[in-house]
Amino acid sequence: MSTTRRRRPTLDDVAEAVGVSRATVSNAYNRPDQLSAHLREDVLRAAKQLGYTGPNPTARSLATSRTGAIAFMLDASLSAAFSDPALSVTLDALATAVDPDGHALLLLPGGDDGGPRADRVLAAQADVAVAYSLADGASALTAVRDRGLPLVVIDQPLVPGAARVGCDDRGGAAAAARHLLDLGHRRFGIFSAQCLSAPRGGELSARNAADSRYNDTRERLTGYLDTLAEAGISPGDVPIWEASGMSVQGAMPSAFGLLERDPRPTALLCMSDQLALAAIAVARQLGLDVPGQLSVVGFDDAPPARWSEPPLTTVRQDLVAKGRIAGELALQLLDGRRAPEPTRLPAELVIRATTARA
Amino acid sequence: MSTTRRRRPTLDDVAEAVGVSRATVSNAYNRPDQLSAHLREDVLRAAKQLGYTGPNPTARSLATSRTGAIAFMLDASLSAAFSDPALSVTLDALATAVDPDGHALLLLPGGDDGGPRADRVLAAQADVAVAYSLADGASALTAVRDRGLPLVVIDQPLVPGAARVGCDDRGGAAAAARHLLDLGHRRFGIFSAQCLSAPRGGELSARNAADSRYNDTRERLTGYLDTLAEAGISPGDVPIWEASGMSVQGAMPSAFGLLERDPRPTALLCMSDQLALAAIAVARQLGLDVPGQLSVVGFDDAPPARWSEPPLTTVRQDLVAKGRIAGELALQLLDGRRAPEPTRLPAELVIRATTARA
DNA sequence: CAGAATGACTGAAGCGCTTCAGAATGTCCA
DNA sequence: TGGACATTCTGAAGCGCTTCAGTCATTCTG
Repeated sequence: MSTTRRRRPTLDDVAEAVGVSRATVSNAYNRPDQLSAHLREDVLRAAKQLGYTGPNPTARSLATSRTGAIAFMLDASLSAAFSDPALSVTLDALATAVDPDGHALLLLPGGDDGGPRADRVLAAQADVAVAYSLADGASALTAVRDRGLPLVVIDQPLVPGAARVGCDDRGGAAAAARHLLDLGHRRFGIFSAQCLSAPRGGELSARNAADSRYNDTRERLTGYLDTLAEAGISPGDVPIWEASGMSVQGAMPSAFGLLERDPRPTALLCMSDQLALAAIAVARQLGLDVPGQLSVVGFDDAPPARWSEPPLTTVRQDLVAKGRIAGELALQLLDGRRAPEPTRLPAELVIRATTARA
Repeated sequence: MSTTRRRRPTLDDVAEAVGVSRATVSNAYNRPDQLSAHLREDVLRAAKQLGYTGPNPTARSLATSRTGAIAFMLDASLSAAFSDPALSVTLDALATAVDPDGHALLLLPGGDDGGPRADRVLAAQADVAVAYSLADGASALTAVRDRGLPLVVIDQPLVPGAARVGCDDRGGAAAAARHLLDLGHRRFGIFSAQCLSAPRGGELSARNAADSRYNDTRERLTGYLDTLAEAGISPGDVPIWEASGMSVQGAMPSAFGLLERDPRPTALLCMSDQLALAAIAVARQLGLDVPGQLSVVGFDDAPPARWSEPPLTTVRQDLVAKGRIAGELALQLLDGRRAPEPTRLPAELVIRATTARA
């Protein structure tokens, strides 16, 4: 129709074509009750004919100061983050919760300091930020505050003004430890999530582990060690190994280290299901029977826990609820409401087939 | 300092505070060479003092007509999509490729027609769209075209004007089938990815399967069936089952159906590693030895294939390269360059331990 | 039938930034 | 010493849209 590659039509073009004001065209899209149905049809028809696909999202955002996006901040690269199925479940629940309001997710992968780079956060087009288990002191958190963005944190210490959802990491960990104690185990090993130690992977002193910049790691560790201590097992006698990666494959090297210690632990407390599965895979390679010679407990109860071989004893947390609540909190903050009291979801032990008597 | 909750400072506020023009402050952030180092420092100091965190991303986008985001469109919900590890790997490679240019990823999950809803696409703040294995005819694709957004498609039929990267699905599938034929198998089963049939999951006629709206599904199917046909096995004699879900857990019910057929196939051609793992899990439950009584071949060679028990024979495609190339293509299109010729990555059989003589 | 109420549309002021064509000043070399 | 050039900064025109206070008819109401 047109002679050459023209610029995209704007609202003004449509207004001119129909012979109405720009405000009317805007209303045709945003407030149908503000004009007659007849005129609205004319407008929409003209728009279609001109190839106008609706208000430019960026211009609309500027005028409304709403982008319609939620920034989701991760502590690591996408492949690292998504190698944990718990994230997929949580993220999907969050997306589902905010979808009816038309919010999209802007993914901000982590850099080197346990969160996305500050400049990425400052440049992100989002109305609200959700932090998923970032390290304490990650610069992304400062950037969010400086920008004045509402913030929801998941599994992190409470930030002033932010909304929070998390689970009872400490209680869940304690339950796992108690279960193994009840089965008569006395030689334990703890397979820890990453702590941002350097170099990563390998044995950790209890002190280093307690200084982890990740809140959930600290909490779970405390739950394990306190419970063992109550049973007379000194923290110094419990080897703690930091995972070399959070995927099954990535964690296997460090699982080897933990299982080749002498004396070998008879029971492993793992800070995620993936770590537990890695430990089981390594045990198999070493010819160890699970749970005959080694008991293993995971954490999260993500989908793979149920169909692993053998099915994994683990600490269940409601990942769907966690994501959904985070999404609802984000919407509330967007609505201008204040952050409610933090939500702490329960964590309960699910006994399957990877634990047995010592 | 200020008496009340003030509006956020703008570039003008900083300009006024320093006593320079707005353009100068803008230059301080975007073109440091346009002003003296001394003045620039003054500006930045004043900005910090006022709590100005840099140019408002939305306003900047409007002025530059660049959002700095890439829309990543999926055919399904996030949890469904991410239950396939191949996606994580590809997405991460893409993110890594575009990260140096500061691009973020806007995730658009799928709705009901094999892609994101059109209105979500029209409202998305992104400069370029990447379609990851959407169904043919998904309305999201039309929306992208109408908006005039540059498009990169992954594993899909070529769209005019779009850039494309994919793998040799047909050749890879053919290699898998040939391998099993060479091992002497004659009774096959095909475990297919979803085809958007209704109801989903269960046996599919060859004709229905060939009509799948997913390009990679069609290609792989053709690769399997043509190769078997060359060996004298009629397509009509090969049961095709559509997976009830793409995660291991989700696919297990339909795997049951496929493995309980009489006569039972001795070899399974699976359109993804996850489907293969689901089939193996079900075989185990049925007391079938893999590969003793059942040979299984996957597709993708995603990370879990390597450490599954037993390690999975599968068709390897370079997922990292796929993601990286998609990212590079996106950047090229952003740069105004034309879409180059489509890239077809090789797919080669990796023989591990889930296949054996019939 | 005057006045109030309703419905349909418009004018214009922003939203906060980038950018480009100058203006103003200073520097350099012939 | 005077014109050519750099260097540094500014004015103003957008980018495309939303929204609010009106304006102008038309329809109720008592």
